[in-house]
Amino acid sequence: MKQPSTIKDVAKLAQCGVATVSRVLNNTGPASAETRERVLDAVEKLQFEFSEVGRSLQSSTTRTIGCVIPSLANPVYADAVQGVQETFHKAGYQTLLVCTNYDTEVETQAIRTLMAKQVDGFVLTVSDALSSQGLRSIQNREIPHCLLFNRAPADAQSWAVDDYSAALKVVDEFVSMGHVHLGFLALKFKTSDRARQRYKGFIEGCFTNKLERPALLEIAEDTENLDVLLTNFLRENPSITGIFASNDILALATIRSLRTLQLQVPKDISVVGFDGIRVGEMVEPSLATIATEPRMLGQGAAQTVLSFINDLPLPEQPDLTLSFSFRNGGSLAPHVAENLGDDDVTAFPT
Amino acid sequence: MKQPSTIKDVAKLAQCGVATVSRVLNNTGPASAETRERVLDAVEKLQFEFSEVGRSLQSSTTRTIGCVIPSLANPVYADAVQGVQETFHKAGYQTLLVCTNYDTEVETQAIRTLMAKQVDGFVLTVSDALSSQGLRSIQNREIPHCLLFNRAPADAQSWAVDDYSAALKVVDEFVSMGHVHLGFLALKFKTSDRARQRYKGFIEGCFTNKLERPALLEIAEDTENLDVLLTNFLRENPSITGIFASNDILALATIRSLRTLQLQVPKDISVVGFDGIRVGEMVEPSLATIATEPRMLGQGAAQTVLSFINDLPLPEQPDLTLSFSFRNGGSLAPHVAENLGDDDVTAFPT
DNA sequence: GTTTACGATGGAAACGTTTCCATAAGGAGT
DNA sequence: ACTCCTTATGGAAACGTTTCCATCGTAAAC
Repeated sequence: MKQPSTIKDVAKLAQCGVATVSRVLNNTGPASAETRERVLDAVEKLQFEFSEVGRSLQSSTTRTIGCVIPSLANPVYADAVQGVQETFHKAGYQTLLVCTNYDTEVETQAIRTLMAKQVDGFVLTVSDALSSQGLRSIQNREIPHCLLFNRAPADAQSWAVDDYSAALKVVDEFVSMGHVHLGFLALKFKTSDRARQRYKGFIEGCFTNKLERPALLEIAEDTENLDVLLTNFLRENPSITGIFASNDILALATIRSLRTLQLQVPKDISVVGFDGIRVGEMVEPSLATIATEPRMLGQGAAQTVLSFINDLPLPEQPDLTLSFSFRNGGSLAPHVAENLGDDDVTAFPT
Repeated sequence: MKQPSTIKDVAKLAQCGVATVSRVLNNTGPASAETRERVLDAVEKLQFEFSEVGRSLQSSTTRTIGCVIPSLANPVYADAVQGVQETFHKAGYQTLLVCTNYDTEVETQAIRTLMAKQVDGFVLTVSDALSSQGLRSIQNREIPHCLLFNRAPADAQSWAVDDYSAALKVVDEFVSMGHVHLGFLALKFKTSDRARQRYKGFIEGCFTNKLERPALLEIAEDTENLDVLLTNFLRENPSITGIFASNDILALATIRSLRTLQLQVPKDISVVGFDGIRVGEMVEPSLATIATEPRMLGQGAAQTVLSFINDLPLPEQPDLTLSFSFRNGGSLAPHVAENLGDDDVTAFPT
């Protein structure tokens, strides 16, 4: 790996001091036409580029942002990161990305490392905004930051979806379709305050609508045998006619599993997802879901951080009630009373 | 934003020289027990962390890798980045991510900036590996790097899919199902050497199988009206019974469009995709496609770069012929001769 | 008792910038 | 002819590290 040339090399070749080179290249002071010429020539000859490391040391600024998210395998985060990255890029910042895989250990460690690298700001989705050690240390150091997807504690900024209200909305939709017995499918429950909020809202919604407490099926991260889990779940809760999955991927997987279990969606069971990923609209039946705008949230969070950095007024945040919308789809259908004697229990193969 | 404490602060508080602090903290030289104690106390009190910027300047190493890819909106790249990121993370490197949105201008500029930031290596998917200016400058500076998805020019390393052969395979599958008239749907043709390779292979496959030259429908990046484009395309090429889409997202969108056009997949038209994204298996009909392993490719490319950096033998690369596999799916069905007088032309609504 | 060796320590240089300050030259104003 | 700006310039300090080198005890070896 060749050593790139430095400002000293340029100065030597141009027969002037390093200060002059700096001034010429940054247009930050006077310089005679001839000197300027010589410097520019030298730069050309040496293919000189400033080292950002040297600059950072001197300016204690890196034009680099730390972005911490759980995973890119979930298109929601991928989209959000895309938004974050493009917004910062436009502003001349680069993005240092870390995926935690929902591991709080990795999360705090990563944040520590990023702080050591002197990032100028953070955009992050943490496991739990209230207990995140990493978040706390960012706040201690008073580094510009904005949460993403996590609802913010009082003192922080965040761009997020109102998971709780969205879950309430889902219950309403189920109810308006005549469903009475619902189930909730969750992934990464321990490590996602979002999933927990959705569950909480779902329970509350069922309560206010005088439904039974929804059955919960919690799924491990590495589950391969969703079919089996679902079988048992439905056997234990035979009256369920509607399932709310805590994200769209899970919802699609659920629909597929139900299909292999010879259950029809939505005829036998309705399914509603969360996130509103694009493919949800392409499948048949299309996926009823809570539509969100992860890319826009990412852009917003990035813009917020930029505003902090540049001491500008924070960007206008859309009303939380607009952070999501219910998107109807073929996977949710009215629940018709089983008046054919073909009741739920028998509909499910034993 | 509070200024973090430096090694000098620690030295002062511990009443010793900075050299001693450095030695203690890095375990890189002798130190008496008492001194060690005092230093550690001071570190604790000041919450000291080394500044990576200072370190980088001194060591001319940043433990940072530049990762340049077209977009995270495509799950293939998102998965690959996930693999890249996790591999580097395990090795103690962080990843600077840039999405170019298929813009070569952004691509070269981004690479320039990353080089200025003195990244220790690069993993990148460029628009065109043969003409990429950014790639060339990386090679000039002899910075460790590995391509991802791009087939490598002679002097470079790369982890990629054999797009050309994969496309041949797709033709074979179509042919074995009795299809004779095929179409190719491509996105980002100008800015993706991968898409071009797939097209080239597809044409070649059709040629060797004595099929007609496949019809081409090239789609702009921002197309909303796929329905209309498809309508025209099918009107101009009424005999087409099979469509090869240059990626899975496009394939799914195509299937949806065909559905709104009252055409049934696979009964009226078969569709084959490329990439093998997970949701392809969850939809009904499932998507026939070329399955690839973007995550593994990302890991491999990252590992290759690490090997360069550490002067280790390069990791074993799987045989290119194993870089993909055909995954059958419900979207591809045998083409039955229209002996009911219900021929293709009339099957398509006017 | 003198040499030798080693453990502990701090000063200082170097890494690549920017910026403050001093110096010098030249032109304008007296 | 003198001062006084202005322009052009370079030296040097500072940013936060690591590491080389020199110094100083002190214990071991003779």
